[in-house]
Amino acid sequence: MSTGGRGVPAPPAGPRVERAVLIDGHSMCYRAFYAIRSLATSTGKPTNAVYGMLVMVRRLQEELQPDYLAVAFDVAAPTFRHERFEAYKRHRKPMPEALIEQWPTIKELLAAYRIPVFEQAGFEADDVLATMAKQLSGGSREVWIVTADKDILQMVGPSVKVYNPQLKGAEVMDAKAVETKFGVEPRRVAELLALTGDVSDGIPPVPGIGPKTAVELLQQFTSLEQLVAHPERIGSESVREAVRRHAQVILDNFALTHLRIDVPVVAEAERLRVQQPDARRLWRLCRDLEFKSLLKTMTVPQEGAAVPVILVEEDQAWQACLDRLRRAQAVALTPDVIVGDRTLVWRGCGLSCDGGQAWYIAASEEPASWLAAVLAEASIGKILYDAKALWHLAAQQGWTLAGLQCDLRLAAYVLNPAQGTATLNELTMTHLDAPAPAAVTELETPAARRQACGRAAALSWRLGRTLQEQLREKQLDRLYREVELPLIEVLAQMERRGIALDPAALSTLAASMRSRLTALTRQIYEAAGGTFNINSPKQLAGVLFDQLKLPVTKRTKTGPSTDMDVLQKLSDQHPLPRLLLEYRELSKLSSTYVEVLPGLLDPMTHRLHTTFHQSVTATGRLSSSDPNVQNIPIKTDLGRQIRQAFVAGEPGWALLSADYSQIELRVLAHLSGDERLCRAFGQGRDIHTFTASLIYGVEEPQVQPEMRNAAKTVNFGIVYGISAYGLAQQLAIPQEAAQAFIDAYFERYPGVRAYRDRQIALARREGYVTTLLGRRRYIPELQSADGTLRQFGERTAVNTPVQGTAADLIKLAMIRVHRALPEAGLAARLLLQVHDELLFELPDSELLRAVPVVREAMERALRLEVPVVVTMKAGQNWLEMRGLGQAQP
DNA sequence: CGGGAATCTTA
DNA sequence: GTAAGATTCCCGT
Repeated sequence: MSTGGRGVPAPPAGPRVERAVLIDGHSMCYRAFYAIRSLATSTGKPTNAVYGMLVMVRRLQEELQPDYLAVAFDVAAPTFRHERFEAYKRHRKPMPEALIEQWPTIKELLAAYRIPVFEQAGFEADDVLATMAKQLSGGSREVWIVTADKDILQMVGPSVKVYNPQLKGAEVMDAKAVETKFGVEPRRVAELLALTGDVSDGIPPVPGIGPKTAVELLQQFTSLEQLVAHPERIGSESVREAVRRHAQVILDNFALTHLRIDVPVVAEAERLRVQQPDARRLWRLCRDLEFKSLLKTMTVPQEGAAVPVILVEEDQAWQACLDRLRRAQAVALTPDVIVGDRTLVWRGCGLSCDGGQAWYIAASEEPASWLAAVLAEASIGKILYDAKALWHLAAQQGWTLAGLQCDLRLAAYVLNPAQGTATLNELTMTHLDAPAPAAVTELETPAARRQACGRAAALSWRLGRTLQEQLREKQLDRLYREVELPLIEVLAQMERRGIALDPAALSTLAASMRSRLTALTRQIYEAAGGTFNINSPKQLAGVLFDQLKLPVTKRTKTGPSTDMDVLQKLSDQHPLPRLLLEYRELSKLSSTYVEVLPGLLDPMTHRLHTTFHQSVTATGRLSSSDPNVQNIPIKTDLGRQIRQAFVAGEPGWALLSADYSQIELRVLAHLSGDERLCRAFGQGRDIHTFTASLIYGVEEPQVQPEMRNAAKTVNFGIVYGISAYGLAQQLAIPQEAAQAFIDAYFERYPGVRAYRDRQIALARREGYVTTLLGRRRYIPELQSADGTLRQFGERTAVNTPVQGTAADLIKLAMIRVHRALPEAGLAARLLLQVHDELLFELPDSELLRAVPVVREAMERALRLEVPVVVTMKAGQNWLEMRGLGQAQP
């Protein structure tokens, strides 16, 4: 290695000079901690200092190409400086908790890099560095000390330099640089700092002595002892007085700035010699710290990559596979299928019983009955990634799937819902020390594909073990086994069944909407004085605010906003905004629902088959897509018409809708235990009217509709984690007025206020909040340095338990009702879930019998401190429904 | 063609 | 102020 290749000026020519780099760990960690304001894992553990240290180590390796490397740290114990000076303690702020936490990880990082760490009780990193520099420098070795600290400059000499990494480049201080910058030679820097003070290091300045005077004094006197012993020799009267008066400060300062080179450490060069990092340890560390971009640049440790995959092709292999399966506690299966447009081809299946070896069973070789029998056998526990997908595949083949032990995707979701859906690839990367399974693509040879599929089965088996263990550790396994796993089949059946759509109803609607849109387009161009793309917010803003000079009331990130709020405000100033509002409503409804839904009908079943997602939302709710059946319009008359097209699928059948009444507020009442709120629900009151009477201070009969509406908005706001800003926005009132509403609310519902404060404190302390069933959401935002993000975290801490508990409740209800209906001998079946509503299809003749079954299953899914009330309606379609049962007028 | 932003639909 | 998904435009690849 030639020194000339280094990224810094080469030392003088001559015999090869080896370079020892000594890092001030304390200084560098502090710097990283404050430079990178926030970096944390998905569960909120701070990682900024570790990351900064990692980047620094890599950079120093690159730039300085050291032959020797070490890091020195302070030890938490008091140093000789503390013992000597009380004031020293007081100047130094305690280390932030978020930095202390990272200390062990930083040590682990250095261990992975095989960089030795030096520290000595009673001494600071500075002293350790000074001592080490003394021991290592000289001969054919130079020492570079890496720090932002000024004290250490006193060690600079012919073979000692100080390297201060800056944002861009670095400041390299040799003896000449020190003299230029400070006006004294390096060995006198400690004296200089004693005279001028060093605020960043807690060294008090000496009144009356500035940098210039200090340099002059050091030129005149050979030492500080000389200076304080003979102040009479000082020319300037004021400086003379300053030295006399503050002699003790000067000497005390010197004791602080003067570094010790007699620390009992032994920096033996060979121990410091740079080694190859422990790649595996480093990789794991980066993985656990979620340094994703860094991970991509690293090679994955190959251990565990090789999985023997046996192709089951002849009788002997069959026999071995079967034998193994009989003894297995659980089997991981990875289906190998080609999913085409409405076609599906089984190519085979990967299978593993122990995570060590795997089989690949080609469909051509496999008697279908064999795999079908394995899938149907409940006593063979299955480990799968996306069990619902396999359930659908099985159903398509006429097979059944039983004995589901673990759905890896779901397990990972329950462990950390805020992460959303994890791919098998990601799970392998995150939880196993193995490279991710290769993507199974069409381009691969059959042999490679079979290998990949088998390997995925083995990795799945290993993942099953570790994820289930983690679920138990976090006490999430009941939620997982008793709610999420049983729900899979309920959802699968809902998806497979689909919901009937009346295309005729939609085409009528479509025709009238199209003609109305054409007319509106013409009117809009007329009012605007020219044509433009109405669907382009940018072009629309140009028309409204540049051409027509209408006032801008709201901005987006990229320009003036043209949203509904804005258009409504502008609608009395110009005819265009009103036209735009109608255009927007129509084009939304038509392009999202009316024109699209008929095309999504399954040609075989003539029904609409949504996909419910069980591992997407951060709160535990379901989501729905392709199409989304959870946002079918209801709020406007026109939009509501679309619901007419959702119909009962057979003659003599009807739709039944069952709706939890005010479920989130009831959950809030239960979780908070607020006495007044609980009592109100217990007495069956209209909660918005009740709240209005409380915050306006009038009797319930005196509550006007506007008052009830405002109270309704406040009630919703509370559940969302309310802010004065948000409520003001929603109610279009000043923020002060909104704050008054909030204050009045909490005044009347003190239990709710206490609950809110409790949740926020809990989330801060534990890093997460939980629902009634223990579902956990980490809120790393609360650790952020960004105040806005932290406030978001606070709202999340309030909202998630409420929304999530309601989600827990309806999931339980779905499982119960799914079992209860057939048990009651009913053909009624669940079709859709819309967060607080379940939609069923059933024969008209069953209506009266089904209602109490559904009600019981839903209302008693969880026992709350307040009544859980379900309202039910039935009809031929999702629009025209009549109320049923006790809760209806 | 993919991704982000804006907008709008729901609970 | 919470939680989602779909459509459209528009910019970059």
